[in-house]
Amino acid sequence: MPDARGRMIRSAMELFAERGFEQTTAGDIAERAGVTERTFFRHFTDKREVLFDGSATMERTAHDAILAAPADLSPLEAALAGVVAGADLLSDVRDHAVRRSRIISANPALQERELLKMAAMVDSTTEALRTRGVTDPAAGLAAHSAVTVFQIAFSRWVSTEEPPEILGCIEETAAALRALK
Amino acid sequence: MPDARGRMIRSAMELFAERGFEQTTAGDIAERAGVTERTFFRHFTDKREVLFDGSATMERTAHDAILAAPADLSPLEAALAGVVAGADLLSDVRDHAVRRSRIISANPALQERELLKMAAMVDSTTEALRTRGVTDPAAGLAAHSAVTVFQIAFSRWVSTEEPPEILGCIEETAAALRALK
DNA sequence: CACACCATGTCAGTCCCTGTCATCGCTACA
DNA sequence: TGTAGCGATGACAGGGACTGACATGGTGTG
Repeated sequence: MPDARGRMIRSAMELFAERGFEQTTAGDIAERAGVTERTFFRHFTDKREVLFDGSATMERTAHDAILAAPADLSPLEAALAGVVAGADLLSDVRDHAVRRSRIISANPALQERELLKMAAMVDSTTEALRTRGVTDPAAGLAAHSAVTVFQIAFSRWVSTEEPPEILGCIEETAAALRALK
Repeated sequence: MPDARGRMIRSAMELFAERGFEQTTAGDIAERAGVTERTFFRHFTDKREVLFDGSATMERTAHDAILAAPADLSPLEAALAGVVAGADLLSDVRDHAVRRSRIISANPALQERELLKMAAMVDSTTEALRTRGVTDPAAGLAAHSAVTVFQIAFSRWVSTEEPPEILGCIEETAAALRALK
């Protein structure tokens, strides 16, 4: 059985959309994917994690983009460049992102996990800024700010009827941040 | 048996510090507090929540302070005023805050819950700013920024050997934020 | 064919959390 | 004073998330 992992992810998305996260059992997901509950937990550390498969990739992408950004960029602009690179991974899969986002919005436990992923992204971004020579309160602040821009832009991107470009949403939100007093 | 709730909170703090969060059973906490596991779960929605008793109060305090702040304050400064008011609740109980912080740092599940509380604080702050007339991307951005300042300042406050004032830490961090480019 | 290796299945067990019903102490009120 | 009501707790049963241990099968390599 090839791609058991992919089947579990798809099954989980379907079931969560059909009956909700809490009403879906880990055994249900496994069954629909044609595996055992035990193998589900060998692939995913917990039931929530099945929805967050791409987050590590996005984190790495953002991290690398920050290191590759022009050296004369300010900390905030460098961090934003990372976020833009990460967000770019999503522009091709808006449909999936929208469905996933709806599922997460419907459940506090999933929101909690998403916050953890965002926090990981902040940490990774902070670390990247530090290797660029940014000193300490500034690195964390810039990283937090950039990830916040991503979160707000993303939520606008998935909630808008007529789909705009995600990079446009980010630029808009970043402009509002720069204007903040 | 008066103050069962307080006894459970204290017992939990002790046990988490002694053997760690995962090695402590809900039944263990209840037993040390002289109650049943069932009553533990009647007081706290889950095992983690026992560590976050004051967060709702802090959230309300910040919210109210924002509404009471001078009308001519910028969105960011108003949000910071809220955070300062909330943080002020902690200055008298630094010892407890430090122990609690250590426990949370040692466990991802607890960090996740803390992130949820911070997100709730962001939401509450955003809402307060909106009722002050702040419009939409700005309200969320200012709220996020202010709560970030709190998080960074707090982590410095609890990790410093010679205890500074928390308000000083916040002012320092806020200054770094205003200087951010 | 023999061997190692990796993914998976099977089974038993712990702990988190919930619904349900009985009990007990306190308070209001006749 | 008695008693009805009420809020907090105890007792019990059960479902679902996860884990450890061991067995099995399929695959590639010599």
